[in-house]
Amino acid sequence: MYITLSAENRPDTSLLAQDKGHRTSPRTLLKKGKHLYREGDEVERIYQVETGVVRLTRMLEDGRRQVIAFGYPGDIIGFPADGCHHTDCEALVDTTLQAYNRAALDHGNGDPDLHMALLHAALREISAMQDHVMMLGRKSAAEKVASFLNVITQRYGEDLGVYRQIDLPMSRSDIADFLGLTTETVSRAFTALRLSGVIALDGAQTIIVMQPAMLQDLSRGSN
Amino acid sequence: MYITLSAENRPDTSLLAQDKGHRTSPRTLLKKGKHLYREGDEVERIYQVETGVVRLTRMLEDGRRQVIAFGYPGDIIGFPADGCHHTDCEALVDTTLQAYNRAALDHGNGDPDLHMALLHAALREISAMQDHVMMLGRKSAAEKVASFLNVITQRYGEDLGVYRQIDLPMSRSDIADFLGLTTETVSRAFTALRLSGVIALDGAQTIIVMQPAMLQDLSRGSN
DNA sequence: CGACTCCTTGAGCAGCTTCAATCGATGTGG
DNA sequence: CCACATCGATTGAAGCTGCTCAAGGAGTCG
Repeated sequence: MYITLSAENRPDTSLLAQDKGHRTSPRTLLKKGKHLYREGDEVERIYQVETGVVRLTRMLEDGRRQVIAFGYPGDIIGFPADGCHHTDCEALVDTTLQAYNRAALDHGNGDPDLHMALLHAALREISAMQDHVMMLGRKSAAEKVASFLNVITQRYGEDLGVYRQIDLPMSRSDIADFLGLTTETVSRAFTALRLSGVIALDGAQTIIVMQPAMLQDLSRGSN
Repeated sequence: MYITLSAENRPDTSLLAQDKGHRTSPRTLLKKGKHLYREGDEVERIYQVETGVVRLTRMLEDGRRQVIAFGYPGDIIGFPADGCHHTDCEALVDTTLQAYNRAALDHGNGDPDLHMALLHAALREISAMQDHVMMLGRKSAAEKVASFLNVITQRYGEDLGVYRQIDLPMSRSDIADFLGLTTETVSRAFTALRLSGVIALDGAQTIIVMQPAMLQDLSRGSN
């Protein structure tokens, strides 16, 4: 799950099949800016994002922050490690989530389909995090920003004739903390992409990708 | 699985419980320097490392390399993404692995215990990769090297009286590609740790950690 | 309309990389 | 057994990318 995956289509319907009592509540609403859970909390439920976007972050003692992932509709969030959450989860916009009982992880709750869906969601997340690691470790600032925009565009962009349009629910600072950069560097990369005609900005949040192929080239380091 | 996890004890016996025919072969031997699979290969089996160490790497078109993880005994490797491997896997030393049928992922092969063990292994890997992401995105070169040595020491080090000793089966270049640095920077960080008395070197591969607590402090950025 | 927050832009600096040379360990052939 | 070749690790010097610090601009909400 999550942003960093190389472009591929996502089964965008509810992954966890017809439930048989695993839902602990029919639906959770999380207002913009509210936390779903925090680092260290015991995991009681896992969630699938239905609408909206959440941000998973982790902090170092001295305040340095890393955005681990953004959770878009269809993504499963809240996988435990040693029974605890290792990230904070906050809604970037009003978000609805489907809650599932944590017990579904430990024993399929008697439902093999659910268990398998969770395992496959975990495998997708591993793959996404591998992309993230590759990007953080070995790409330049410009490539990181291009990669980020490229994935968002391919996965969540809307067709706009020859162009594509995306809406970014996260701040420059969120993007910077996702990419291991500073807000200034992210901003400069946006400006450079705008000046070279690859993207156009309509406000800070709305982006029109004028040259999707070029964006993809840049994300791969083809200078 | 994998290196980056914050220190915690690992259930170090064979995770996949008494098998019931899932093994496709009783054991696989992989000689040092040999590949178990390559990026793009179809996933036919998944493996648990029994002895030895493997290295999972990914490459960009222009040759830049990122080490995604090191696989130590007990770790599960070969999780598929879209049915394919997204990393190369190479043995750093002679390694033995237990192979399991890939079908165990898709349907538990009728064995709920196996399925659950795989899911939990996947969750552990997600947690480890979150640590890796945090490190790559937000730690300095010195902190990265200290973090790496700290984890290896805590997880795989041998007690040596008050000190601890570790053997590094990977080259400086492997470490650099794991940490998103160059070999020169890694080497300089090793030298700095040696000059400050935190570690001592016996050849390039064997390290004696003289001040484990200090190493841990450095890994957290407490300068 | 004003205050706040976020984004952008600029200038200088620091950390890491790059390029290059030396050192050291390992292995091989004479 | 020793000379030599080779590969990885270390060290040095210079350069560049991205960070820090600072100021100004733009959008938003009361």
